[in-house]
Amino acid sequence: MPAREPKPTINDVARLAGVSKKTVSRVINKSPLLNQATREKIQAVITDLGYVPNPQARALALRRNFLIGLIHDNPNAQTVLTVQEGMLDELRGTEFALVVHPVDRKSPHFLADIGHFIEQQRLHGIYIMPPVSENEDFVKLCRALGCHYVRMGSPRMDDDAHLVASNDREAVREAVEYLIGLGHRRIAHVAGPGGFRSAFEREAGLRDALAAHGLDLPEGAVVRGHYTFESGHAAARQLLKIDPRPTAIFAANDEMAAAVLHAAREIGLDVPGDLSILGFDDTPIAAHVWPPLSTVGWPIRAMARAAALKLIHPDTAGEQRSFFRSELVLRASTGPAPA
Amino acid sequence: MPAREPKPTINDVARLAGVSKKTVSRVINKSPLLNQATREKIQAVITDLGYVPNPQARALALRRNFLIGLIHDNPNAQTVLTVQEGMLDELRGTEFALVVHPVDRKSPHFLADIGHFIEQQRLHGIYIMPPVSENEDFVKLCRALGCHYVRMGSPRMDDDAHLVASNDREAVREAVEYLIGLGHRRIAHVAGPGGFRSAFEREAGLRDALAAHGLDLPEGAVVRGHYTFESGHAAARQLLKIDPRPTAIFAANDEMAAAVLHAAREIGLDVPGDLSILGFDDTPIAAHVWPPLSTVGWPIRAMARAAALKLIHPDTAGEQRSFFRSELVLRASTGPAPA
DNA sequence: TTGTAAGCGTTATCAA
DNA sequence: TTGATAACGCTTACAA
Repeated sequence: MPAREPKPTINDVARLAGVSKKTVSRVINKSPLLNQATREKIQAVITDLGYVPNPQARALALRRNFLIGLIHDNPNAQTVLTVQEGMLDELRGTEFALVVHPVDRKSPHFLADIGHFIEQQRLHGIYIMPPVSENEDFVKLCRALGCHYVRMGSPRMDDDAHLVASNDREAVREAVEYLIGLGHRRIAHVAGPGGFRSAFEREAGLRDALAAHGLDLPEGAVVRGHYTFESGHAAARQLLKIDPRPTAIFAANDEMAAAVLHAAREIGLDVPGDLSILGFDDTPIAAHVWPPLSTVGWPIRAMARAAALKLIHPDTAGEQRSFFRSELVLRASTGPAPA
Repeated sequence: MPAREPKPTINDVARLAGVSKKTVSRVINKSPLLNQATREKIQAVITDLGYVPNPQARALALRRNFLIGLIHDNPNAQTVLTVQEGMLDELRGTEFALVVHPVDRKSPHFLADIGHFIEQQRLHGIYIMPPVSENEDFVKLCRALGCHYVRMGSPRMDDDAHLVASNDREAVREAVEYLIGLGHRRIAHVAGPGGFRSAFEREAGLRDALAAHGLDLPEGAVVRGHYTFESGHAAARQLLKIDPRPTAIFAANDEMAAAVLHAAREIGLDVPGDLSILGFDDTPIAAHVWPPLSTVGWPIRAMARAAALKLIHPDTAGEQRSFFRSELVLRASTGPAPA
């Protein structure tokens, strides 16, 4: 590693521009009360020197830093990565960096670990993905630590400054009503894990739609998975044994929907001829399987962008967009109910 | 947001313990020359106060910071996330944090963007995933910026201090020889994208094995994909039209292998009865599809751990483990060649 | 073994 | 509109 030549500091800029460092600081911070000529002169020196302000020093003087954290304990890699990308859409070009922090919400040290992390890194703010975002103790901890936070979740979970939410329940209801419109009467459900708010909302949307049309969701027609392909596969095998067989299955995420598709193929069912399948998420897997899955699109990337914006500007966080629409994405895994 | 009560500083600790702050600094930095009694007294105050040293201040004084970056432009979410987790295995418990920085290596601003990011955040070090890790200009830039780096790649790409590598070529050769041992003679290949070193190595391993047994890899028996399910699916459809049909297909990653499986099912082939499929990566998808895929396990998590260690301790980076074994993981998608 | 003084690169205060 | 001076919380000389 070659010795790194010392980086130019604010002092170098000040000296070369023949001004005080406070004045240089003013151009860095875009202070309005500054002679235009002075500003340009300094800017020229900055460009010339390739000067970049040291964020650690700024952090120290401002008593805040420029790190935004992403807290998650999410089984789905694609979802987590999409969220990271969404946040970076907004963070790029600012002086903020994104630090990631997966956690194990089942660990007994969960709260202590994460508190230590926030304290130690003096995070400016964090975006919390479900299901961690549903943990009220954790949110309390953030408040106590004075760490800005935004939760990803459902409406009314928190105030607008601390929430980005999507209307999953309604979106699922509409999607299922579409299935009902296609003639489906026996619709089964591969549900998400117990304790996940997201799982609850999606199931509730299904029940809403069925109830609105006087349809039933019998006892055995709901089997719970863990949002993984494997668990979805097991659930689907069980559901497909029901007699009379369901003509449609709604799975609480795409990965499990892909598993349903698989299970259907295994017993020689045609999709959507014999069985319609509806997923949730609109992750790449939905488009990749054959036939491509109809699914409810969950705008997590836009939500992540919004969350980043709230974290960058906590003062106006409450005024920024908090609600997003999930919507049916029609592909080829849904069709008329078999006669 | 409640006003955050000011965090205790080194001065508070010093005052309460009745020592100078330099002495407190000594216990923070585990200096050996310190009276045991003094140390304990100070430690008690630290614990009592819940004091955590401010990393920004340390960064400023030490002229280094505690951020380690992950640079990638990788199409596979699971791979990226596993790498993040591997790095965090080592970073957790240290004062380092992981900042993520996906890039677009095709962008004309690629080098400028990433250079600016490293400069601005004053990163301590970065771990570079393929295919970005193969970009020599970028590595040159890191050196010029005095930023420690470790590349994920293949043997002999760099010296031990800056590399973690796996023996993919040999591992593939061995896996393919296993297939040959099962009687397969017509083995086709869904290759990775051109320009990816990883794709090259995997294909080379296949060619090595075939050559060693006097077998041929005809022109049309290699179709290139982009490591995505979709591209793998298209490639597989093409390969399965070859007459006489291949009895085995090796795909350069699991996602494409899963797509081959799918394509096979579509035309009613039994796997592994009519067609054996071999993947690469050993990501969860390999275990989740049916039948579960035989694949070459790529120890990316262990590699990421090793890379993190090298970055945390750059002085001894060259002495730490740099080489990892990829190995055949046998599941159910491979079997004897059809008669 | 411990303490003093100076400095890391920035910003806030307050005066000019 | 600018600048001098004192922070910010820590570490490194160098002394004691």
